[in-house]
Amino acid sequence: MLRLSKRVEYGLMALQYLARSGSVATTREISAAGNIPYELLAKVMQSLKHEGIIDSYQGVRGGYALLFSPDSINLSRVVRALDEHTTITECISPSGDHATCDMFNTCTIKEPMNKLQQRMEDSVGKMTIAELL
Amino acid sequence: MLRLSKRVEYGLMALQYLARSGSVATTREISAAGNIPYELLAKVMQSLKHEGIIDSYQGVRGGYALLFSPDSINLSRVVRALDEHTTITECISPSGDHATCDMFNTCTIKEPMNKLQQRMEDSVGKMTIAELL
DNA sequence: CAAAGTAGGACTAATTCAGTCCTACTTAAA
DNA sequence: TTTAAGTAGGACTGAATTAGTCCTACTTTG
Repeated sequence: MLRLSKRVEYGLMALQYLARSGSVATTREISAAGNIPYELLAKVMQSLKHEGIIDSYQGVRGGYALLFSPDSINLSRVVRALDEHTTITECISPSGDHATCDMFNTCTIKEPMNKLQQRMEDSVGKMTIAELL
Repeated sequence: MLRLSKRVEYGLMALQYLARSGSVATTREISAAGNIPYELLAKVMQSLKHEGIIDSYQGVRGGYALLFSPDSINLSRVVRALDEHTTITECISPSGDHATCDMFNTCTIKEPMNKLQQRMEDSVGKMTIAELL
């Protein structure tokens, strides 16, 4: 249940790399350093960019760099950028609307699950990239 | 990533049911009440029994009942009984030996992931079945 | 002895996730 | 002004996991 996806693992390693280097690094470079499949990492980097965590520079001397200091990027944000399912149950949606769960009516554990979601998110949200250095 | 499996959801609903009823209940009964696929729930109940959370009574007037008071059954235990993957990364094993991860050598985020695992487990472990009532 | 239970193995289907392939666009530097 | 090194991203394949079903056996109360 609470296994991190490879996307998140790779994303964290990449962010750690960028934080350590302190400047621009290429996907190729990070991929080689971490033994991470290049194409997959490329997608991850794009997702991190869309979330606004990193910035990209195209062209020959291009690459990626952090947009914020490591201690102001928390892991919730990283997970949100890289994962499909960021809630412990289907009926908890990140945006607040408990859209489509088949069991919405018969389910008897919605409230406690909301509470648990909150607590777990706190755990993840309290850790920042700075703690990976 | 942190989506609960159906097994865990069903297990929690069943334990809630048993706690509320306070006595023996059959799989059929719980399945009907919660709109849970019977065969799947049956497996879940067996797993909960193996973990020692509930007791079973065979035969005509049989069924399942809690073995402990709701406030002494925490969710970590339930998850452990019902889920394959209970760690956020492959290299963290419940038993402590970081067995087989392809990336064990190149991985640079082992220690922080251990820390995170600890914190998430605390979140889950602090909630008990009593909080579902 | 029959009906209502648990026990559990084996299988199928559905979904999710990891990884690959291919094509385009961008840009610094030779 | 061309080329190599980079990002951007869609489409696809294969693997793994999970959900759900089927079937047979064993247990026990009435």
